Amino acid sequence: MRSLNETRDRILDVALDVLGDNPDAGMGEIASAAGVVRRTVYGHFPSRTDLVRTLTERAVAEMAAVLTEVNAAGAEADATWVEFIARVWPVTHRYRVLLALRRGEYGEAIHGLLGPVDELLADLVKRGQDSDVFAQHLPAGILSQVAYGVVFAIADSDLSNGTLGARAATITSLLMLGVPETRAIALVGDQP
Amino acid sequence: MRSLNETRDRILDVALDVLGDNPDAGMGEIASAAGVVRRTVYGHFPSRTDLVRTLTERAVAEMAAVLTEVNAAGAEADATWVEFIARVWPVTHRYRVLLALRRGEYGEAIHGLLGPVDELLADLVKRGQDSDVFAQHLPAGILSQVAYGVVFAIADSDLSNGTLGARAATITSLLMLGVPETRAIALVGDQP
DNA sequence: AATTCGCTGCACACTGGTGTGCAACAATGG
DNA sequence: CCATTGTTGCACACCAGTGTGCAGCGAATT
Repeated sequence: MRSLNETRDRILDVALDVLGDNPDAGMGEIASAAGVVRRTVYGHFPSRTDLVRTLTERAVAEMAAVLTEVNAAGAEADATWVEFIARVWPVTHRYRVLLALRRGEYGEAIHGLLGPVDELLADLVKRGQDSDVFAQHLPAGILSQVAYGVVFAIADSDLSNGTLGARAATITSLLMLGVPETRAIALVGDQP
Repeated sequence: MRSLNETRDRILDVALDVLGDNPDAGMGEIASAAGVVRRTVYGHFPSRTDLVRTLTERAVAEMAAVLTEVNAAGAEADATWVEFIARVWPVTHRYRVLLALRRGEYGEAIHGLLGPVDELLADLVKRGQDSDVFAQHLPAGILSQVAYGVVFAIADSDLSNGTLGARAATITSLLMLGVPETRAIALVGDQP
């Protein structure tokens, strides 16, 4: 028999992959992809909802960790944002399925769990607005949502493969945060 | 008995509403909301796929019409974009469900039908890039997709109510097209 | 008055996914 | 060797949605 959490972790990893391709994939599909029988999945997660919740909790933990870490560096808001996107990009891409799952059935639960990340994000944008590096055409709470929403959307789109995705997401989000084009390109230039 | 297309049109209208709230709503839900029986819906649309396809065709027709119209005015690309968003906003908001439906099951069909709109959009952005009013950090085909994607996403989000949504969508999309903040605000200023 | 037409109100078969129960099996560790 | 533990392979009940068939009904048309 395998060690306690070996199979469980593999199911979680594979579930991200499978659901990333098709958010409506059933427990059977996930089980097969994990090299396991459907019944086994139910042995680890009492329901599909439980599986999704666990995945969401993981995502929130990872994102929040990155966010607090880059925040602590004390750099200017726009530079912090670039650093944040660069480091959170793989995570966002891995958990891209949450974008689709956010709607319908799990929407409310996911939205609730995402709360902490939303707050940290809004704080960062607010800081940028206060120091005049970000535009103020929208309140920080909304602007942060829209900007990170774009990053998520690009991570979930076709062009998420290769380096193009990360670069496009960073520059695009900077622009919509009100950072001038020249400054935006300079910022991403040093860490391509 | 009602006139030939009266019920059919009402079903289509209501379907947009219902699916807008919940993209996974069944034929039964749509029927009830339209004040008819499920069987009647199947009398007009042989399958759920047929209904969705009809809705998509409507959306494409309406959007393409607006797009060609504003393009013919011959204004600068950024002004044309503002005019386009202003006039297409209600349409985008009405058909916001397509954003969610684009994924899974109908995704391919919708993507195919959206082709003409994509082309017109890319042409407009290309024109803006050639006359140096739009940034060139991304190829026109991708940039147009991302920019309009944001408009669609905002139309589908919570802040789609009130005038805030349209304004936020316009300014945000302008910024990510590379239009300087001052110019963007000036552009939307004359037509709030 | 007779007919046509759109809607209704059932019935049904079918599909696909969820979640559970239980016996068996194989590996691991005392 | 024996007990524990994770996995398997079935079985089953259940649910929700889709799509179809058909008899009937009421209102408009002729």
